[in-house]
Amino acid sequence: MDLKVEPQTVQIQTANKLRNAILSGYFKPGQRLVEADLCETMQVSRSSVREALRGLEAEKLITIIPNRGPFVAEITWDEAKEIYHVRAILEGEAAALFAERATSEHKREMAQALAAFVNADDADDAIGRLTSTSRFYDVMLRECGNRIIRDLLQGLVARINFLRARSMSRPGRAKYSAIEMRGMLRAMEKNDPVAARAATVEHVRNACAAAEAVFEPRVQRSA
Amino acid sequence: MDLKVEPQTVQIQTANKLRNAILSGYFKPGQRLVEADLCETMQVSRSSVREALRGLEAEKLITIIPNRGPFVAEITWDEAKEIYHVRAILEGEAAALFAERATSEHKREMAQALAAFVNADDADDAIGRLTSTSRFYDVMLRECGNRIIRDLLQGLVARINFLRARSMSRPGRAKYSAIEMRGMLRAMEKNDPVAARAATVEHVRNACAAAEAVFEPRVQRSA
DNA sequence: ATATTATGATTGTCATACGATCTTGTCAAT
DNA sequence: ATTGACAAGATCGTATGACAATCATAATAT
Repeated sequence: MDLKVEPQTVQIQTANKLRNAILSGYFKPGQRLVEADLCETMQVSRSSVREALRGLEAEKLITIIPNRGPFVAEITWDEAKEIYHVRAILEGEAAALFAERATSEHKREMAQALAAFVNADDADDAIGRLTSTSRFYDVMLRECGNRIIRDLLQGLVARINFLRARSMSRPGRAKYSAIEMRGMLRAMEKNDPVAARAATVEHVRNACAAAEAVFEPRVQRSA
Repeated sequence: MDLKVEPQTVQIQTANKLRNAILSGYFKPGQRLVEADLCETMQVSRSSVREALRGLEAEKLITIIPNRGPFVAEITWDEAKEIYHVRAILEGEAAALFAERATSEHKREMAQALAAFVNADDADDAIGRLTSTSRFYDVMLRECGNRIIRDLLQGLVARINFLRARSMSRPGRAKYSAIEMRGMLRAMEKNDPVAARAATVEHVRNACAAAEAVFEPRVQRSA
C-alpha cells in the first residue's frame, strides 16, 4: 500500500489539467496555446503556466517554438508508426515479465477490467472503453516489475492517445480488441511468458493497423 | 544536410548548461540545487532557471520536491538494472534495424569512432573514451530509422551516464568494451541484423555487470 | 505583383514582493 | 532521554508588473 502524500502545488495542478485537456482532445493537435488565455481560464499566474508548459514540452505533448509559443504536438503517421513499433517491443516485454510473476489477485483484477471493457463496448460507452483498457494495462505495467518500461510506455501511449480513442470508436475494432486482450489474459493466467508476449505484440500490431485506417494527416485551418 | 537554425533563448541555454553540469558530474547525484545560487552563478533570472529545471525534471535528471526544491536525481541499483534491461532491448533493436540499412559510409564512420576509442583508451584519455563511444552510438541511433528509439535511449543513457564513466575508467573494462563493439561493428558490416542484435545485447549485459561492480549506494553528507 | 512599412499581439526575460513551508536550534516538559 | 513547543532563518511557490524582441498581419508604396 502506498501512503505517500504530497503537496499539490499550483504548477502541478496546472500541468495535470493541461495534460488532461490535451489527452482528452479538448485541445487539438496543432492548436496554438496562448499563455495569457491559459492564465485567464485557469486563473493562475503566467509563471505557473509557463513552468507547466515546460514540463509538457519535455513530455513531447506540446512543442514550444521560440518567440511563437506553445502548440499542441502534431504527429506524422511515420512517427506514430515508430511509436507503435517501440510499443510492441516494450509492451511485449512487459507482458512476458508480468506473466512470470502474476498472482491470482492480479489476474482477477485484469479479468475484471476486461469484463468492464466488454460491457462498456456493448453500451457504446467511449469513455468506459478507455478507462477499462487503461485499468487492464495499469495492472500489467504496475506489476511487471520494471518501472522504466512502465514510464516509457505511459509516455508513448499518451502521444498516440487520440489515435487510440479514434480507432477504438470505429465499429468492430473494439470487439477484436477484446478478443486480443482475452488472448493476452489467457496466456498470463497460465503464466506463460512466451505466449503472453506473442499475444501482446499481435495486439499492438492490430492496434497499429486500426490506427492507420483512421489517421488523417490533414492540416486544419480556422475558418 | 540540416540547415535549420533556431534562436537560443536564455531558458534553453540554461537548461543545456545545467544538463551538462549534471552529466559531466559537476553536480553530484543527490546534491541540492538552490535556485538563488544558480541564478547567481549563471547570471540569469529565477524565471529562466525554474523553467529550465522543470524541463530537466521531466527528463528525470533532477527531482523537484515541493517546497524543498530541486535535487540532482539519485538512482538505486534496482533502477539502474531496469534501465540496463530496457537499454539492451532497445539498443538491440536499433542495432538490428541499423544492420539492415547501414551504408558503407555509415560503417566507415563507426569504424573511425571505434578506432578513436581504442586510441583514447591507450592514451588513458577518459574524455576521449566517452566522446568516441558517443560517436559510435550516434551513428547507429541516427541511422537506425526510428527516432523514438533514439530519443528514449538518449534519455535512458543520460540517467546512467555517471555509471558509464565510472565503470569505463576501470582498468580492463575498456578493452573488453572495444572487443564487444568490434563484434557489433563486424555484424553490421555484414548487414546481419540477428548477429548485430546479439552482439549489442551482449555488450549491454557486460556493461551492466561492469556497472554493478562500481555501483556505490552510499549516502554522502557534507563534512 | 512585389517590396516596405506600420501596427498590434504575444513571447522572453527580468525584477520585486510576500506568504507558505521547511530546517534547525533552543528550551521546557514529561 | 524522548517528546513537544516555539522562534529564527533560509528557500520555495506564486503573483504581478514591466519592457524589449519577435512575429503575424494589414496597410502602403513602388
